[in-house]
Amino acid sequence: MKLSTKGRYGLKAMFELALHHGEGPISLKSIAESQNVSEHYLEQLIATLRRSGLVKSTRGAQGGYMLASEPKDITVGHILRALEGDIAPSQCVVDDDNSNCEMEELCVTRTVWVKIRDSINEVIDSITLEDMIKDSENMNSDKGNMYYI
Amino acid sequence: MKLSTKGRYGLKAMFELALHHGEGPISLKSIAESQNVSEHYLEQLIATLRRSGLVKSTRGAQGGYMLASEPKDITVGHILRALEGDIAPSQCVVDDDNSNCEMEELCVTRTVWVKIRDSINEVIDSITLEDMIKDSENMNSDKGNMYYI
DNA sequence: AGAATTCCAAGTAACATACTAGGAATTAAT
DNA sequence: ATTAATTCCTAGTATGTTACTTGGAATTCT
Repeated sequence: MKLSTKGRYGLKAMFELALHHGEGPISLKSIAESQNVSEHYLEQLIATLRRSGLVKSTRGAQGGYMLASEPKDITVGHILRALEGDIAPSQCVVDDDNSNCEMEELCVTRTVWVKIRDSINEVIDSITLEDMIKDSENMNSDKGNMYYI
Repeated sequence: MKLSTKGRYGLKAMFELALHHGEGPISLKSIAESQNVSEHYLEQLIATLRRSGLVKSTRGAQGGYMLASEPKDITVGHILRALEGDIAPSQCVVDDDNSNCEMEELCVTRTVWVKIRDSINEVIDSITLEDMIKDSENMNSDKGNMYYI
């Protein structure tokens, strides 16, 4: 039940872009360095995010990536779905599933998967990048308090 | 973010045992047949459930498996954790994690994983096998209505 | 004694993940 | 114009995990 590195690196990268939103394009290199992950691998993840319309790019020297919309309009759900596909604990509760389990309507375990799926989606659709930025500001000020009080 | 077949087959098997709770031991063969999965593979999953104390076994002819406690006292969470380990979207939010991410206290993405983890656990810890039996009775009676009204 | 079962330990094919490698295309700065 | 910095694209690959299979020993009921 783990997310892959796609979702984990990808959300971190998007948060990084959100932190620098409005400052022009940010290079892949700087994102990869700040996260300490392979540039080439991260490139593939950002390519996916770009194709999903969450990120836009500028090519050439001084180019880079930036969010395609405001941090308040991008949710964790958008990001994770772009990178990992629909988030669900079992294929039989993926929305566009066509693997037709014929017992669907009578399957009790399926109702368990539905409840898990819905609760995950509720969480990830309710958190925006803007929320994450606010959270990080609070975390930092708390940390400050720990040192200075 | 999918569960493996361990969790999926395993919960189904436990539900099967719950349906026949009080009727004495149920053979692996009959469970495997009713689910249409490999007997030998299911055996390994049930062995895990037995070692976790959720199932008890009787060896020899006419032997089989039965729940170690009442359906009302066994939750989906107990079963999934036995088979899949702690349920979490990322290793850094597994309780007994000792892979010490040094940024833990300042990491905003981690707070996202915590929220996902908690919401999943809330769901799976709140559903018992007894709940599932009740649900299945309701489903069947609904189905009945569909045919006969 | 024999049949029905659980218990146990290994092996394995197929697939997915998490990358790496190499280079073409584009653009800013000089 | 050239160069350096960057994105874009395609393909390959090592490693690990999953989902089993195989084979047989041990136990118990009939």
